[in-house]
Amino acid sequence: MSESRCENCIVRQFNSLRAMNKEELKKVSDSKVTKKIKKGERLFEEGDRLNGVYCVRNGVSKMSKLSPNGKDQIVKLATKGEVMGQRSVIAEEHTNLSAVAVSDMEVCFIPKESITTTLQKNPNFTLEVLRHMAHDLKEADDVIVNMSQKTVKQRIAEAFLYLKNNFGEDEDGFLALTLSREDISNVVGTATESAIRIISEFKKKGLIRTSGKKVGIADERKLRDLAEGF
Amino acid sequence: MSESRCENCIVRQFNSLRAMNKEELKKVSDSKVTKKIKKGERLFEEGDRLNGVYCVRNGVSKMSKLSPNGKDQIVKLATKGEVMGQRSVIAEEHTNLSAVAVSDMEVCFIPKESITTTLQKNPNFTLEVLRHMAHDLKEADDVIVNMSQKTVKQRIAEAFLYLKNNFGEDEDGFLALTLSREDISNVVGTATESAIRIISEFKKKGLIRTSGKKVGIADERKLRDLAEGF
DNA sequence: CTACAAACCTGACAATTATCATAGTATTGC
DNA sequence: GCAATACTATGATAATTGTCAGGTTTGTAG
Repeated sequence: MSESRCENCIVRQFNSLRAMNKEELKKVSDSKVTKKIKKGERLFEEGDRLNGVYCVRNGVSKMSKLSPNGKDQIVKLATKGEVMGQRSVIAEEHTNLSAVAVSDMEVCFIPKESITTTLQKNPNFTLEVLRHMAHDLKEADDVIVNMSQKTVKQRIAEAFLYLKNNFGEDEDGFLALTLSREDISNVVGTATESAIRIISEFKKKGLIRTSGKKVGIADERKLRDLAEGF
Repeated sequence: MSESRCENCIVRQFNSLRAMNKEELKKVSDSKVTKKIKKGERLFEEGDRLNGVYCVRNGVSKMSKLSPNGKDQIVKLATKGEVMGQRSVIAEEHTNLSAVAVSDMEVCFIPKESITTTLQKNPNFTLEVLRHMAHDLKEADDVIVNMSQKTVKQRIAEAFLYLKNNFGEDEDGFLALTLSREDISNVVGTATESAIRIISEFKKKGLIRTSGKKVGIADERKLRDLAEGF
C-alpha cells in the first residue's frame, strides 16, 4: 500500500512530522498502524497511558475532560493533520483528555518510540513540536478568557464562527461539521437546554439557519458583533 | 557580583535553563540584566514584541489578558523559577499576555538570542522546554474545565487552595501571597462584588479567617469538599 | 494629623443560567 | 413498519451572578 506511506502523506505537511528526515520518517511509516474509527467510537480515555500518538488523516475527534459534576467539557476539536496524544507522550504522563470521534475518522497510530527517539536526536523536529505546542498554549489562554468573561450567548456565537473557520461549509452553505446540541453545550460549557434555547433564538433573529441538525451561518457580521459583545 | 551568575543561581533548578551546558549558561549569564520590579509595576504588555524572556528570582507576577468587556483575566501567576515570555519568543509572536508584579520582584531579563540559538543547538534544552510547556498546557486544560463547569463559589474555594499549595503560608498561617479582592475576582473570572460576597460568606462559615487583607485557610477539608462540589 | 484615594463591603435589583418537567421529532434496530 | 431510544424543543421556576448605588475602612502623601 504505497498510498499509505507517511512519506507521501499530505496530512504530514500540517504537523510537526514534516520536520523529520527521510530515515526517521521511514521508521515511523514502518511502525504505524492505520485505523478506521466510526463516529462515536473512543480513541482513548482520560487517564489512559498512551504508547503512541494518533495522527488524524480524516474526520474530527472531540478531546474532552470529565468534570466532577459529571459533565464532559470539550477542550479541543482535532482534525486532519493534528496529532493527538502528543502532550502526554512528551510529558510521560497519563492522558488528561478523552478522545471520541464526532465523525468517521481515519487515523494513524504511531508508536511512541519513533517519536521519543526523534525528539532526542533531531533538534529541528523537537523545535517544530515545541512551536506547535506554544501555539496550542496560546489558544488555550484565549479559551480561558472566553470561558470566564463571555456570556453563554457570546460563546455559542463564537463556537459557530469557529466551526465555520476551521471546518468550512458544505455546498449548501451549512457548517461542514455537524455537532449535536449536547456537544455544542459541552464546547461552550453550559446546560444542553440553555444551548438549545439560544440556538433557537439565533434562528429567530436570522443569525443562523438550520435544516435538521445542520446549521448554517446566515449573518456572519451580526454573529461576530454578538460574540464580541456589541 | 558572583552571586548573580546564572551558573550559581538556585532558581535555575526549577526551570529549563538547567538543561543548558556550561558554555551556553555563561553566554546567558553575560548577557542577562537583573531588574528589581516593584509591586504594581508592569513587565510587559499584551501585544508587545519581547526581545527576551524574564526569569523570576523572587516575587510573583500576574499574567493576564484583557477581554473585550474590559476585564482583565488572570491566566497564570508566575513565581520563583518560572520563565515568562518563553512562549512568544519561541513562537516568534507578540505576547498574548500582560505581566504585572503582584509583589516586589527580582527578575533576570535574558535576551532572546541566547535562548533561540540554544534551542537550535541543544536538543536536551529544547526537550526540557517542551516538557515544561506540555505541563503548562495540561494545566491550562484543567483551568478551562474549572472555569466552564464550576460555580464561582467553587472557583474561589479552589483559588485559595491553589494559593496555599503554590505559595504557602506565613508564620501565622495566613496565605503567603496576598491578592486584592479584585485580583481574586480576575483569577476566577467574576465581578469583584461577587468575589467579596463569597469571601465574606466563607468567613462566616468558618472556612477561612482574615486579618486585614490577609486570608488564612481555617478548614481545608471543607473548602476542598466545596471546591469539588459536595 | 489630615485629607484624599483606593480598597473593601453591603443592599437592592436585574439579568443570566440551571434545573425539572414534559412533549415533539428523528433515528435505529428488529 | 413499528417500537425503542436518543435527540431536540419549550415552559415554568429557582438559583446564580452581575450591576448599580451607596456606604465604611484602610492606606498614603503631604
